[in-house]
Amino acid sequence: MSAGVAKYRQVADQLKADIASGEYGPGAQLPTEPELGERFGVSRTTVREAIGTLSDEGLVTIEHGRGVFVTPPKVVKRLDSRDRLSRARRQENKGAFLAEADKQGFTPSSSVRIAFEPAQDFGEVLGIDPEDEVCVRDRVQRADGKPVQLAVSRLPREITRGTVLEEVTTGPGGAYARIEEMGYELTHFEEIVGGGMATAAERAMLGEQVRAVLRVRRIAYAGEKAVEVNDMVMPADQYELRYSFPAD
Amino acid sequence: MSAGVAKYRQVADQLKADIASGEYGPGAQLPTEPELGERFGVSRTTVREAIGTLSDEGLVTIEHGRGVFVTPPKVVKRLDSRDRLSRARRQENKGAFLAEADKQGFTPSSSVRIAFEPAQDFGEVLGIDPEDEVCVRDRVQRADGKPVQLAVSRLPREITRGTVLEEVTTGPGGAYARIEEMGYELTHFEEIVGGGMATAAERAMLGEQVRAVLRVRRIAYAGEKAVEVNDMVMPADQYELRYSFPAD
DNA sequence: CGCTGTTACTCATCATGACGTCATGATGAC
DNA sequence: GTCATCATGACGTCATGATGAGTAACAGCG
Repeated sequence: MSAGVAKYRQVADQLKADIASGEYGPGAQLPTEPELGERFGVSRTTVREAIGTLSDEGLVTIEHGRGVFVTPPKVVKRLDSRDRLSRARRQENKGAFLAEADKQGFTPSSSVRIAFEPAQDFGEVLGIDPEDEVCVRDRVQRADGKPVQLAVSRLPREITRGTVLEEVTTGPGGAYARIEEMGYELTHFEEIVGGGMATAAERAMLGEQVRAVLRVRRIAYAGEKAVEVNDMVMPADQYELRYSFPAD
Repeated sequence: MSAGVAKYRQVADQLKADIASGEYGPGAQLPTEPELGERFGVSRTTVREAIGTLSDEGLVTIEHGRGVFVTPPKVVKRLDSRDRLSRARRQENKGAFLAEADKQGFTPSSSVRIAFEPAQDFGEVLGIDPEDEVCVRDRVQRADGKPVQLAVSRLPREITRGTVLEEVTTGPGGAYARIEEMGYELTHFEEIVGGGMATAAERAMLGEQVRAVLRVRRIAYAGEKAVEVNDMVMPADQYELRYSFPAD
């Protein structure tokens, strides 16, 4: 080979170039591992290492027993948090996820699991005692049937007790609309964005091919009081989060 | 071995358990690859695969020529974008990165590469012709000598021409302070947050052990005019980005 | 027609062996 | 004392070869 570059890297780079050039289009199957070894004059070990790096980078998807395929470009969901959570949206009778589905044109669905637990560590952020109960709304949100987001909301039980917030369906406008009807006028949101590798459990929910995820914690405030903490997990390559803020 | 579980996974799980139990504490060196192969009765190939998964998950850090070490818990850098980019901070003579270093108590350093190119795709976001030149400020920012962030700023050449913005050192208050002195009063910022796996090039800059990264594009506006687009890449597990916005 | 077993082809796992590159400490020349 | 050199041992790369497991197409049977 050429310079002092590792062969598997040269192979990976060549395959990358071939994909970029359209030699292998979206969804196309790459030659088999032995074929690639033949073409590049390297062993199957080396080919697998090269393909492994491409898979890590999300460029290709490996399917056991079928082959290696060029990953089709993801439909990126652009979330403008401020617009999405606006009161106007709520008054259109849409929750945040439904509003987004409407805007981006996919069919939304979700499953919800309700539970009640002591607040524990979440007591601090919610400003309640760790022993106090919270209502946990654990949901899986799907676009056209495919899971695209995990979200776990926790609300102080003192707010939700006996309300529709402890039901599976929160009704028109979503949970935030209900909270406001309960007299807690939402004033602002805080979102804390992090990321990392998907855990095994998260991959089981979102799909085994998911690698990097974005983790967003949203805290909804009514004045100084936090009324909800919502921890969301989403595949990193499928989302863009947009924020605006003044310069002063 | 026991069930129909892959050996490398059994080895990985055992090592995970050993780390969790404190058998190997933070920063401790694991036995060498041949030693682990001996202990588990598997080949070095299998040991390497096991260690590779642990490395993927960020549990251990592999250092060429030295050994495999349990990754110490990382210090998370919390970035409150609004505060960090405030005019008050600029008037304290600190750029965004310097302000953060000051706040979090690390020693900052950075290297800068300046270039001039046609705007191309960036013309759209900057509101200029794709043929127009932009000033590209490509920087690597370090905390205590370790690279922690890549940032590539692009500014229309019409703004930067003949100014200190085309120099390596932008002076007190950072680039944004200079832009404002030039008569472009910054009104607001937009940040678009995404994520994914680090590319090979990014790993070469940020460290080979980096897996998931956050990608943030910040656009600085003076009124309706975009004066800078700044693409940043940072290791996902070392950062938390915090945003606040009103509910109405 | 529908189901099933076969079969060929794919990737997954694992062993063995070789050599390259890097980090580190010891050694010895200066 | 300082610094270049070398030996050692760590991980990095690569080849070869074998076996396991998942997929899909198809022939054959009921």
